[in-house]
Amino acid sequence: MVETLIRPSVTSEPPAHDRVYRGLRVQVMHGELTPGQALTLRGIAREYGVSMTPAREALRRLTAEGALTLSASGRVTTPELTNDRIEELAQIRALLEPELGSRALRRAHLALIDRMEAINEANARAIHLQNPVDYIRTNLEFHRTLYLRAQSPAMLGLLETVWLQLGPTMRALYTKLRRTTAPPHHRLILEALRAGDDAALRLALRTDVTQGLRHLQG
Amino acid sequence: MVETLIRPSVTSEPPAHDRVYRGLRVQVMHGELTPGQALTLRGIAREYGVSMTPAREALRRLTAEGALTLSASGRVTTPELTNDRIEELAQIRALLEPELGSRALRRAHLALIDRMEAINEANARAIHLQNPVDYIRTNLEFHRTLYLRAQSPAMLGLLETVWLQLGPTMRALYTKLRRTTAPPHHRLILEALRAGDDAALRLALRTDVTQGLRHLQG
DNA sequence: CCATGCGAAATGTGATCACATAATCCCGGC
DNA sequence: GCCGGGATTATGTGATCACATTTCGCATGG
Repeated sequence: MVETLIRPSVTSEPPAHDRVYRGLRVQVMHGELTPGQALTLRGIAREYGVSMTPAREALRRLTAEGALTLSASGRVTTPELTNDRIEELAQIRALLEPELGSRALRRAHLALIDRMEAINEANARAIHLQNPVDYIRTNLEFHRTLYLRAQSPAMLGLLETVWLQLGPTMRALYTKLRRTTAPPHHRLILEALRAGDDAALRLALRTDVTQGLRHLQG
Repeated sequence: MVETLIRPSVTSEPPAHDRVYRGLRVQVMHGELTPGQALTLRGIAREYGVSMTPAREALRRLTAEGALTLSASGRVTTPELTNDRIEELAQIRALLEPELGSRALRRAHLALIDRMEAINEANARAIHLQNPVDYIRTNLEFHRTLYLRAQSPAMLGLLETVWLQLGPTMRALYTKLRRTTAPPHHRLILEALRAGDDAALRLALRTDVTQGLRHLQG
């Protein structure tokens, strides 16, 4: 009852369930949550200062996207992916990302490449500072910046759910291959973009995607 | 403790929100709902004999999968797809389905092909009877039966959300091209399966997928 | 005849509660 | 020391309610 007084309804703010959803989404996608980590309705609700209802909606939405897994008893945890599933998701990335890159290539201009270059440097810095979350974030941002130019919202949306599903294990991947230099294929991607070479771009994207994830198998 | 592991849940039924979700899901995927149709929380709740809470969860889940669209005011309707979006979704199908078919090919056996043949005949009957819902249902079942053999749950799951997004417009597509005979490529798919010809199967699947949807563009 | 404004009905959102079940803890027995 | 079982706590589920906002119907005025 008191809480209803606090609401500043003058400014149209997004609904509470959406705020919770977005907050959890970036945490999952950036690997801030350990695989197998349990999330409770009341815990989320308390953390975001809301009741159980919007928390439940956010969790339901995230589980629908595969970002979280639902146990038989209704408990929600961040997924622990098997190698088979990781390989599947990598394959999906390898199918979608070259297509998105190719579509973006036709619309790419110099400012876009510059922006990607800047993001790539931030990515290199994250590696130098051994910051897994920043590494994952900038890496995804590098790819997303390109794909946004593809003007293919359905394909990008689907790809983002794949990224979401990989999120929690991304961090484990990062620590496992102990990067000390920037992903080598990012440079190839940029070169293909500058040259306007569709085939080279598709290949660079495919290898960048599969290479990083295949190391997790061993 | 042992008893709890066995989970003799003969009496325990699936949660209400899941029942609602599944019911609406098949309606959407089979094209039983026309594009732009509005769904209300209280309407769904009354229809399934539950309260608003599980109805909300089901709708939230379906919108997260792209099966339903959310207006700015929170209203939920079945999506009205633009031609661009349809083409995108067709392209995704064209990428995923040949891959799934190829994976299934290695595991395919005669009983599977027989089953697909039977489904295809049911599909032909639905066309003869001018029954759009049965046509869509059997058509999807034909493909799903094959892809289940691929043992690639992540890829199949993603594909099913694409089918979901196309659901409502599938019916419009059906009435537009006024089929009188079974899809010609289903036969090519079956032949490629019998021959164990991977390249032919990939091509047959790709054309089956794109051909049907490309007619909607005109 | 059409636009407009107002009031009523409908609708989504979020909080709270009761309940059943699952997970956890703790203690006694072997 | 370890295992098992019962009590206790934690958790998800679903119903109900209040409230703000949107939507719709309808009458009024141009």
